[in-house]
Amino acid sequence: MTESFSNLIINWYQNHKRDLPWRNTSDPYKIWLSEIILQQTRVIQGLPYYEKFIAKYPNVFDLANAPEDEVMRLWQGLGYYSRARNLHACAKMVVEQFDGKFPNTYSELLKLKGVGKYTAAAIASFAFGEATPVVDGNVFRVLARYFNITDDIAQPKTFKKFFEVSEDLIPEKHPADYNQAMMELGATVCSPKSPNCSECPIAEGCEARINNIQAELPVKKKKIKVKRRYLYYLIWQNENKIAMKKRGPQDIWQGLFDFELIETEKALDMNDIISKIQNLHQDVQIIEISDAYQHILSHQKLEAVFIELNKKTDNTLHDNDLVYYTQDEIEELPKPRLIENYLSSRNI
DNA sequence: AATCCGTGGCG
DNA sequence: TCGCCAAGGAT
Repeated sequence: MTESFSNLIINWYQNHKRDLPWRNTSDPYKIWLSEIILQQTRVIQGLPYYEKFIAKYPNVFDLANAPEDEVMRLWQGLGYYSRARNLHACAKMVVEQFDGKFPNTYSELLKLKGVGKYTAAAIASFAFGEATPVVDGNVFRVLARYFNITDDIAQPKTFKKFFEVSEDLIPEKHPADYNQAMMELGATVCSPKSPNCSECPIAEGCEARINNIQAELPVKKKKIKVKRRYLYYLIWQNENKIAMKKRGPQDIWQGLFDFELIETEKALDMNDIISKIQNLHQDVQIIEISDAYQHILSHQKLEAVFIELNKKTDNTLHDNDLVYYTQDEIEELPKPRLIENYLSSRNI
């Protein structure tokens, strides 16, 4: 039974797999890079970033030797920026501790920064042929439906159950193809909404399809709570330069650049904003106030207003972390999408 | 264990 | 408009 399961999906995979650049290599560096990029990210979104990184950093030494801001800038727009910081740190680890060669086992790969259970299994199987199963969102969905497993996948302990089920399914002979096949099936056929069961190689034995309960599986109880935040950006200008600030830890966009920020939990009207600014800074000249920009994140809904201003008599910055940059310099800084959107709308 | 971290697409 | 989801990991 388990043999036919893995045989069926591997055979299906051979005939239906997409031609993706990281599938035409056994270079651990390229496989690792692709897996970091693809964490919580669709192939269609990550593909151009993979191409950019490979072109700029053909091997792990090139990446390790790059400045961190340059790596962050190349990652700009992809989100979850801790991945980029860990990517860089990991490249340095591999160069300094392992002479530029990636570890070749699941347990050793797990020690690398930014490499968790999924990514370690992916690299171990794809690059080194180790028979360790990947358990990602696709695998949760395919197995939950096929075996009608109703455990809550939002609970960390459920991972162990799916990992053990997978260990019984993964063939020692073709672990890489099995892992790829499970994810490809989940990504292209066994989709979250309205799965394409007519094209599924394992539809016959699938309990969810037999009982027509595909939409109820996998079970995920945790709901996302959205927090609203209101951002009022103060944009100091001095001749052709603009003051920007690198964002610190424990919040969104760590390591990226934005402007001086006044944040509130409730929306302010125009007069509130102006009086708030005038309380903080005497001697201020407001040049322009933008419309509100809506910016949706996974767990947050942001509303941002951009306020361009000058000091009437003195352009010294009160905040040591604020630095004036020219337009050319700003283009090279890594910035959140929200800031990028504002800057591009402003330059017209 | 529960929460946080982006951006984009879909129904 | 809104909730959900995507080749997860760190804390």
